Amino acid sequence: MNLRDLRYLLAVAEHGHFGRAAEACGVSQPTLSVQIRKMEETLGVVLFERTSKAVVRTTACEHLIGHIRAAVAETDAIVAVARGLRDPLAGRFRLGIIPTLAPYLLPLVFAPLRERLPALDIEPWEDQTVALLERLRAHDLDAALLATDVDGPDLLSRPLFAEPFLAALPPEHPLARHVVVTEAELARDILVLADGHCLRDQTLTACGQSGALGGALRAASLPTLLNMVAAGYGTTLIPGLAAGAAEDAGIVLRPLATAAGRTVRIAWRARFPRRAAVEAVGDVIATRLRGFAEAVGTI
Amino acid sequence: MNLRDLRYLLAVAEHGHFGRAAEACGVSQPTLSVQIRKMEETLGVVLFERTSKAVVRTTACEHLIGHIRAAVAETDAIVAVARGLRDPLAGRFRLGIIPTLAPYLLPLVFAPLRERLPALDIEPWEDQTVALLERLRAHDLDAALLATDVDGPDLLSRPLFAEPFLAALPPEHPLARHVVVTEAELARDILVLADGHCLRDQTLTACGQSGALGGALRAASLPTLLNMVAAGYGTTLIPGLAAGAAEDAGIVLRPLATAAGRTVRIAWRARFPRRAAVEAVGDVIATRLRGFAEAVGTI
DNA sequence: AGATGTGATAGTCACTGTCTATCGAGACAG
DNA sequence: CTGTCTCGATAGACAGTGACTATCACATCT
Repeated sequence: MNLRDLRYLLAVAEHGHFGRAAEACGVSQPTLSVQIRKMEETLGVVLFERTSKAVVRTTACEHLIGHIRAAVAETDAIVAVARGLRDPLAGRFRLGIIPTLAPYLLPLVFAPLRERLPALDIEPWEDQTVALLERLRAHDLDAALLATDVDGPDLLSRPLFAEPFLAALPPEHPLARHVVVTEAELARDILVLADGHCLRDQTLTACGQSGALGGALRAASLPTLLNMVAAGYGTTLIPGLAAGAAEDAGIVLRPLATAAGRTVRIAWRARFPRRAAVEAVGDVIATRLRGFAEAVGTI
Repeated sequence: MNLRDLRYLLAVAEHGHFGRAAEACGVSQPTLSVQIRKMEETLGVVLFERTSKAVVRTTACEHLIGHIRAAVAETDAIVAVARGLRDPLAGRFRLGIIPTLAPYLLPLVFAPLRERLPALDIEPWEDQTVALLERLRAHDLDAALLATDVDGPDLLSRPLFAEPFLAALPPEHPLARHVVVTEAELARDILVLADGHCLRDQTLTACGQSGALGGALRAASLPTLLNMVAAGYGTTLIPGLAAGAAEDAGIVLRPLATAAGRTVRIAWRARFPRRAAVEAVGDVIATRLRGFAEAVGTI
């Protein structure tokens, strides 16, 4: 059975006239005669009683026509919904973001994203890198904002902007009187985030391996880390976008001698069909953050 | 778009695997690949993200699949309902019956009809001949039980049984002492039904034209006519099936010299597709009334 | 009786859905 | 890291079928 035939049937039922129904369907009258007869044979039921005067539905047809209308309506709905989904820059877009980035980046990019991609319904999902990659591979995310590159050929990524690190110091810290701080100076009493945060590894890499870390004091989140620094527990590196929050917490920030930093990237599955949406989101973020690294350098 | 393709799509969505989905659909794997790709093109939406590991639905597919399931379910319902309607001896059967026949015939045939045609849901409709023919032609009835033949090539009919007339007399009427009554004797003070009843015309034909009729006393129904005869207003002819009712009313019945009577027929539209149902109903009635005319002759 | 209008039928053609055979990309084991 | 296996995509051939035009059969109306 065929959807086209169902439409033919509805047309004949509505017009009560093969010729006019055929015209309405844009086909010839014999086509309708043949197809409807064929349909009657497959269903095993006579659908119309034909006279030269009129074509009248049988009671069997009356019983069926509700389901026929419903079937045609549903397929119309399929096409209509698909038309609405056709735009890759529309619909739900699940975007993972690492915790050391989300609270500082999102306030900056929400407005431009809404302006430039009004039909894209972005659902942020905050989690650590490995969890994001897992969800990305499991199709639970459409893309993710990371500060590391991705592994494996099934994922692709693209750099969006460079985010310099800054030395974060308690106001009374000796280094606070320096204009520029070196990572080696910072390493002495550095604090880091808990396991799993990529910022932790990046901080350790920048400041050299340090078995001397205060093991008990690993902050679970960046705000906590900032509070610990402000309270004089030690120093740390913070990503540039967190500068405002750090200063609000009463922390002194200094540029690093080596201009260390991290690159924020957007990552997605290589086979993800809505790559246009990924690129568009990436474009908006990259544009918004253009020149950010240089601006941080002038702190 | 095609219903077959929708089923293919559901199969792939369910199995997450083109090969197994193809097997489930009874087609080859390339068929599914081609058809689903074609569908994606017509809908303008990518439905599946293919990996060598798995085939995962896109969010667009998730949005569509409800409608797709509904469309397929509705077409399945069409086939299922049609299967139930396929039997011409099942379903609603609207049967018109003339008023001078209905109350006396129906009690006789209801039980055998229900026994022999249990799936046929007979809806009786009582009205005069012309109204029945009108409704029959308007497809408001499937068949009609009449005491006249039908006119026009669009209707067919078949005789079911002969129904002799009987002379109906008040007990004190002079003719009541006769064993057999002639129509001419009866004509003197004959009463007839109101206009529109075929029995009226048949009575008048049998007893000859009579301008001498008591014009004011035209009974609207056969029970009324019987009451009038019983009350001594005059005589009449009654159809044989009404004999029991007439005797209950206290009327004397006598056979007619000429064995006049009428033939009860079943009529239907020539193009009516469920002729088998008409014939079956006719068979049951004819069988039930077999030998009835002879039995009436022995009153 | 001829004209008109209706659905049914016949014959032809092009499209398309399906098949088999094969390719190319990944995944996995030795 | 290379051979092997699995999976989906592709190519080419073929059959089925839906659509067309032309025509018929039948009924109605003038």
